[in-house]
Amino acid sequence: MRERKKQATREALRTAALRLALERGPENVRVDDIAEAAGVSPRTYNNYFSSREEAIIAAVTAERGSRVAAAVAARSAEVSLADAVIDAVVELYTDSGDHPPDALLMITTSPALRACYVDTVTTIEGPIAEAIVERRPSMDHLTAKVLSASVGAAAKVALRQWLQSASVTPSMSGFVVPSGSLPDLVRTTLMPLAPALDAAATH
Amino acid sequence: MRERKKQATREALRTAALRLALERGPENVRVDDIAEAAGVSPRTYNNYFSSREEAIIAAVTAERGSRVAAAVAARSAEVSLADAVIDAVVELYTDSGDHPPDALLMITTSPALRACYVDTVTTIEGPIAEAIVERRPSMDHLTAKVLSASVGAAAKVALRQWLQSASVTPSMSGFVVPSGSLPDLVRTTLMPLAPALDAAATH
DNA sequence: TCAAATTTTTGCGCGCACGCAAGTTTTCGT
DNA sequence: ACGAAAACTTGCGTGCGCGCAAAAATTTGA
Repeated sequence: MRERKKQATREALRTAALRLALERGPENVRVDDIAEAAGVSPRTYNNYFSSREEAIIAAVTAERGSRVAAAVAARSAEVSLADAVIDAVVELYTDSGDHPPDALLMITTSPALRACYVDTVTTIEGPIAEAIVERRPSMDHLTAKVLSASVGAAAKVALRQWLQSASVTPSMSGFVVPSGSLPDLVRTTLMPLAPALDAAATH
Repeated sequence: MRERKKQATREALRTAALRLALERGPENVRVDDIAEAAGVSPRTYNNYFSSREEAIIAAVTAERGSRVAAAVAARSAEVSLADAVIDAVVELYTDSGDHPPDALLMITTSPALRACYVDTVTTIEGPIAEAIVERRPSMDHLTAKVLSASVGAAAKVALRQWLQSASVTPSMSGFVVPSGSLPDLVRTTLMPLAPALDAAATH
């Protein structure tokens, strides 16, 4: 019940941050503005988010953790661990959720938001680790952490590559990326980890 | 040649930071102190390091990148890619370099330094990626990045585990870690990635 | 219901990170 | 050797992150 209120203010801060950022542009939003819009003190903002960008990003990536966890769990026990995890992560990046479509554009435009967005991938590692041990209870917890951390790292590589190739968009470039599709890129970066996932799963 | 001077001040800042931190304790060192000790303006400090802890950590981890790269390259072409990379990274953490022995203790003691120390693992990822493509020129660069990022992620897991188990040192604990040896722990966390490394190496 | 205990919010203060626009040094072309 | 160009340093100003301790709100126990 106390927890209710905390999640409420958290959500209030997130949505206020995103709204203001979309209205005025990310550069023209101070944390005082966000705090005021959410009806809390500026100091309280930093009890919930440890940087100015974090709230904005959180508005977009809030339930990432639970979504991957669910996506992994949803995969039939027949498919390999690698396929389950990889497909789940790819799925995460296929549908952009129910957010204002210009939000993503704003993130890719602002360097600070880009950086924060990439860092936020870490969020999914814990849930993935849990989902893995749930699938393979016999697996060492430390190994599960390593695998999920590797998945997160691979996803970060994909994200960075995509963001960079997106920033060099117009006309020519070194065409580093064969495909402009983020989900495809994510799948590509996750593929090399499949042997590790499967090997760990089969003993 | 101009580059000489830059590296000189960089080194001056690093060593000054480490010395002061060891003398007074990390909490009692302001960046102004470090800058003054190195004979530059406080503003210049932030042209070289983007946080107060970074310089201290850099004093200990300065040539990590070149060291792993060399260690990987030193492995005979006969041994598998996985063995080469894993052994190289483990070697990185076996000898602590020629630093004051109390430096590591200070790092493990201060939370801020711990965090920064873990983050610094990222430093080795670029060099490892290059070392990998040098070994397997036919390998896709993106795959190399993914693998090196995974190696970095695994090393971070090891480091976090080690630091945490070290902070709960005295008497009983949930004995999360079987071995108190960091190199052994690193090897343990890297093992699960071996299949991925080898699979990528053999196309 | 009321008071003690726990948790959360808030104000305050300090130091830090960094953009910006000079000022200073180094490099280079002729 | 000299002046233009590029690179590095510095001072300044602003906003931010967070430790700390007091105040406010919430939960708990009787």
